[in-house]
Amino acid sequence: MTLREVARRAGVSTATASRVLNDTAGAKSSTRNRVLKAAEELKYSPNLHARVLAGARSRSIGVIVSNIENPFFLDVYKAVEATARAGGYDVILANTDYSSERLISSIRLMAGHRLAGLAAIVSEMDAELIEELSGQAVPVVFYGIGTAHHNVTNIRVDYRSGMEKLASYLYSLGHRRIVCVGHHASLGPIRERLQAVSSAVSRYPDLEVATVADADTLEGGRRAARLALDRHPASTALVCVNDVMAVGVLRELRGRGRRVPEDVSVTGFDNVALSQFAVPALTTMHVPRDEIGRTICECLMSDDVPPTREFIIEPELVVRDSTGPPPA
Amino acid sequence: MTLREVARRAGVSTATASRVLNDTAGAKSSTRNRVLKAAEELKYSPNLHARVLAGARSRSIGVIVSNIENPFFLDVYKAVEATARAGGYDVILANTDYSSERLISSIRLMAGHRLAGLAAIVSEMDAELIEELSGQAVPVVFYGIGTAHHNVTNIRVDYRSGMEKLASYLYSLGHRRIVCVGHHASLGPIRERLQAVSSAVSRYPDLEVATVADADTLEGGRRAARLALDRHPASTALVCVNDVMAVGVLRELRGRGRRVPEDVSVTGFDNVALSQFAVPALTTMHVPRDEIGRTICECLMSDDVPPTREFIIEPELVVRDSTGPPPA
DNA sequence: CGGCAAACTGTATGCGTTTTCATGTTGTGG
DNA sequence: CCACAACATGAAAACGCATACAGTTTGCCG
Repeated sequence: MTLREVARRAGVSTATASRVLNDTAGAKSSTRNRVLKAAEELKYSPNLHARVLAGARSRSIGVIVSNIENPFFLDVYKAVEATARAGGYDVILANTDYSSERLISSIRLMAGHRLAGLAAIVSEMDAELIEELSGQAVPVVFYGIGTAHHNVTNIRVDYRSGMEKLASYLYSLGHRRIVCVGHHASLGPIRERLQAVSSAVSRYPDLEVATVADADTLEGGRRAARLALDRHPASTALVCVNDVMAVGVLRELRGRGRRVPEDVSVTGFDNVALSQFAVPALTTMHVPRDEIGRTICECLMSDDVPPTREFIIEPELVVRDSTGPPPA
Repeated sequence: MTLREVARRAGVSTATASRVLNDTAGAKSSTRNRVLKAAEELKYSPNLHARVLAGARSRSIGVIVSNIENPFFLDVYKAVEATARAGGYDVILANTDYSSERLISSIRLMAGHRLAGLAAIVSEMDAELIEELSGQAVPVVFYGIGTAHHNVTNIRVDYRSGMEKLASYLYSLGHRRIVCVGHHASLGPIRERLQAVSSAVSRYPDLEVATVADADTLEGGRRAARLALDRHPASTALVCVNDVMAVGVLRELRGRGRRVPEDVSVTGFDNVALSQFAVPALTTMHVPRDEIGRTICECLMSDDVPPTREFIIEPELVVRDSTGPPPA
């Protein structure tokens, strides 16, 4: 099962066998076939560790996400994985569950793997860690946080703009009291999302905005809705930080007999598949997760030293059935 | 960034440094501290590849799943990952999307990684591949397929029994025409699930069962419901192979104005979190995904050569709001 | 204080590849 | 038919680490 055995069986040296198996130029087609045949017969699979150690460029890319359970992260991951596989790479996933402890251990893990590239699609990264990663030799791409450097690409969705669109849409429907439903990851893009709402508010002086937060899950959304309803009973719209929480919110509202959108409007964010299957179907902001995943992967797979790059993605409003004018 | 540099900085040999960093017995606490300090200062992270190559036992376990998008697989994966991390292992994930081509390349990939263990939680594995994996030196655990050997553990949910429970529950409610909603993975446990229904039927001669299938997604469930409604308009219950498809089915029924459960009953399988958030909440069979994931991981992490083992899990009926008596 | 065991530390080897460099080997134009 | 290129192949040196084995120090008992 080692290269040596394949080489011996084919009657060549390991050098030649290696060249054949790696499609390196220079190998007579007769020997080539012999080697290929031997490898096949022996069910040879190269030892990745030896390969990397011997100086071959690693063909693994690492992906760290905050919460793989949330379809947003999952969709991005899937797109990364698909793109990677198409390019002959494989991907190593780490999930932090919004815990900075797990984030650190994930980064250590990734470092140990000597990856070709690393994608950090997390919200809880602190400045020090970003700095540390930026100093690495491997290409890094951050989603939503950090800034572009040499070797680090930055992709971000313009949440501010998205939230402003949402706010002005709701305002135009007549809503004046809205509550934002967030989750506990108070750093990074999430806070930005909430701040964006506040800033949108400044344009509309008569708009009142409150905030509640819970876990980034269906159940968390449900609990957050309870809070919102108890603390801000007069509000007419619940703006959720993502679709998953919005579906949880919907569930709680239904349980309490509040009709959506007649009594209260609800919005999500991300336009995850689930949002179309919610009852009622969610009004949300579309974020192109496929494109994000593909872009991430392409940045990490490019052979040449990547230039300092930055991508900004504009989310788009998708109106469905969960929003309407506030009750008279 | 190599062990050598750490050793040099600490004024010891690489052997000593290695021993300290691996908690191997024998190291004076003064030198130990020096090494630890040096490693810290240099932000040293051991090269996993070199480590494995040098003969250390690999601390990675591989997980192959059919469709990571389905929360069933996701939950199992999460449980595996959590257990692995707790034990100092990391996990490498591969997703096949029910494609046997991708399955094969995933297995090759895993082989290259020289893992500590491999979990195959897939339905599309053919006998030849099972055989090949069984022959490997690494411990393997199959979920739902294959049979226990030396070095291979088997975990399966008793779908037959689960489906029988479901069938008799629906029968007792008065349903006589049901249609099973499956997906395209016709091999392995899925087919078993459908067959189980047929076998359950034999007990009730007046029960009619039809079958439709589409993709294992929300949208697939929706399309399958369209098929079911068109082809079998007289049926009073839709038994879905899992919760995700059931939610898709629910959506289509609602779109067509068919009330659940007054006009038609719907059941899922797995008792995924989403099932409680569906409208109406899904009647389903609970499958303990946490326990499955934990068990898988423990089998793979045990140091001693694992005995031939087999686990069979009994799913349990969870009645919610999506089932009721058929219309009169 | 001598000697021996126990505790500690260093040297050197090998893990399975890739890759550089040197050594054949074949082909081609003069 | 010779010489010289272009090509094909092999030998051997890394890569970074763990570990067997040898060597060194320390502590303890007589």
